[in-house]
Amino acid sequence: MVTIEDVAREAGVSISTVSYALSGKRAISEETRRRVVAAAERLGYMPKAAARALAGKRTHVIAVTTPLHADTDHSAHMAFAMAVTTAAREHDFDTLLLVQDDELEGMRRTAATLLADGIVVLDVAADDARAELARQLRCPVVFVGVPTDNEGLTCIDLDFERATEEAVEALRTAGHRSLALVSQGQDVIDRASNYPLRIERTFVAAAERHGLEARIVRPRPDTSTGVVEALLDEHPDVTGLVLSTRSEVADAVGPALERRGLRVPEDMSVVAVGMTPEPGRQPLPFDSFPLDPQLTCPAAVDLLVGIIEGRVVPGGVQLVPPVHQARGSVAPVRMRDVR
Amino acid sequence: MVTIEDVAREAGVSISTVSYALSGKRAISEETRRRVVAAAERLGYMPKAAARALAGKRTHVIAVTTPLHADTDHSAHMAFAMAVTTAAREHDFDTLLLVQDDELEGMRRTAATLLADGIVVLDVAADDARAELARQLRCPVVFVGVPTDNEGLTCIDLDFERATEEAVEALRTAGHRSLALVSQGQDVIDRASNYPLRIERTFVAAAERHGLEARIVRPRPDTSTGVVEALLDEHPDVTGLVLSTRSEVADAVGPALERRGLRVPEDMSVVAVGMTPEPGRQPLPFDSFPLDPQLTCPAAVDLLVGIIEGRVVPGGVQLVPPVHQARGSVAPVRMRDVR
DNA sequence: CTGTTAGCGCATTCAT
DNA sequence: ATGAATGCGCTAACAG
Repeated sequence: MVTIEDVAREAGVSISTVSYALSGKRAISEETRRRVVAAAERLGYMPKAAARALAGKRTHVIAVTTPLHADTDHSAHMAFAMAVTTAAREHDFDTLLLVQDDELEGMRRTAATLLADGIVVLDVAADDARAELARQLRCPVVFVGVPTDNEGLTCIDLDFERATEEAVEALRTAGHRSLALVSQGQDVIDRASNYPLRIERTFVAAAERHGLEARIVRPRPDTSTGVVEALLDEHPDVTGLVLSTRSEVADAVGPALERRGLRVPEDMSVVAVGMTPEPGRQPLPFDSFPLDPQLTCPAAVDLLVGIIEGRVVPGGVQLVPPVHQARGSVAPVRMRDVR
Repeated sequence: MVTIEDVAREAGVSISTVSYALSGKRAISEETRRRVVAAAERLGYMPKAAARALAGKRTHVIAVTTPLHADTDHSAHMAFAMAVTTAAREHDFDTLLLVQDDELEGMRRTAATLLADGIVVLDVAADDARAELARQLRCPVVFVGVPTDNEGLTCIDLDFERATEEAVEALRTAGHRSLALVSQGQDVIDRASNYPLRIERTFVAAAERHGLEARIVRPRPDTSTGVVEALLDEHPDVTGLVLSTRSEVADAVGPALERRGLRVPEDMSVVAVGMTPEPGRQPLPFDSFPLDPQLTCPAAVDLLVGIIEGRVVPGGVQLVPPVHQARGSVAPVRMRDVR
């Protein structure tokens, strides 16, 4: 195992010179720096993480907590965890995965043992126990998502309200007067991240403000299809659909419409809001304001690293503006539908 | 920050006594042990990871590598990563996530910096560069999956051959004489883990051995449905289906059959092989020999920890016997089909 | 610009 | 059964 001392000897300098030459934390003559780097390279030297952490009081590791309910969608979680990991590497940080049943214990442990320099909290629920815990820990914590009680916390999230409003606005502008929101199942609404609820509320409010008819349907936990069918049976006048639901349900929308002879966008305009694209699967063929991990996770890591390094003051909620991905699924309402 | 010294003082003993009392690595009188534990509890003491690792030459961390191709299925990957993480915690290990573009660099780095005590390699390809790397590293490595060149490596995987054979056998026993395997797309066959290929080969061999007709269809990358339709168009005599494909494709099988008026199992028997159940989604309504992370990951971690602790000798390929999950999707072939 | 040195917090070896 | 002392490999403060 090659240590800093080996490098120092090889380069003919002191170990502190090696340390500084490699970390760049103080000025070193170009000449010796080259020698040190060359020696390190030659010996294949890399500072041992534990020694570095002990002496430097920084582990260069961030932890990620993701609660995993039985019915949780792994795909989206992985996408977020990966986005964090990738972003962390940009800052030369590694990522520790905390996915035990008791997220709280994991967070406590990492903080107490100084396993990580900071924690990113994913899949935040409206009433998330990790919020209170984060306030108690000495450790920097950034939430990707906004708990209801976010006093004193640092949070970052997509601006779902704005995304929903823009979706409604897109449909309204196209002349649609009767809209429906395909939302999450009751179970998700009840306990998961609070954004589905925020979307529902915003949807209703926006529609009302513009004098549009608005309906909300929530698929039952066990059925992926059927929701849209039932909706169209009851309300054949609906011409604009907003999708913010499980991917299986969203996948079933196209076929369901097709089965009724309804084409998108001629007979039905569709916009997705807050749906996470799944790598490896075909993207939804609808206009979308996606909940893309890339929108929030890199920013969350930037924030966290900033706090760790003392460059950034913790606290505050940051909402990231939604991005519109057009896919041609919104068209002007047809005349005969307007009557 | 409370250190071991604080605990020693509080308990009125030396720091080595505290260390031993807490680690149990040498005999301590019950009396003092209690005092130490009480003191530690009172002060909320937890040994700092970095100090522990530096002095003890063990980080209590294992790293997990998962390559992430663009078309990779995140859901399954997450399930595996989580299974490893959960299993690791049972051994008091934490998990570091390595998911950079260059898995190799990540592995090298963790080994060189002693970031982790060992590495679990997931989503192993037939021709996996990590195999060669693993042989070079000093660091214990366990593969969940079997690279073609596994000389000197420690691998553990589901016994896909046996799973496939049992699937064919189940169909054969029920009287089916014309089978089809719905496999992966060409792209996956070409580069991903080698098990799809192993399944295909075993399928053909098993069918041949029993004098059954066997066909293989591979969905194209972009279509989820359509494969089964095409299959049934061309070969209406098929009465037994083996599924080992993307979950979207598998999901499309039921509806496709239904559309043709074919019922499961009356008109068509179906068995899934090597498909990973997705938590949060509805399980396939078919008999299955699943590729469940729980079958391999905990065992892989056990192995790895064993190697780390010197209890287990590295090397060798372990195949885990498949588990049959019955769901009533296999029935005796109907007479009129046999003719 | 470079070298010397004092810990970082703990596991462990050697005494007792 | 317990304590004292050593050092893991590195960073950073201090001294030139």
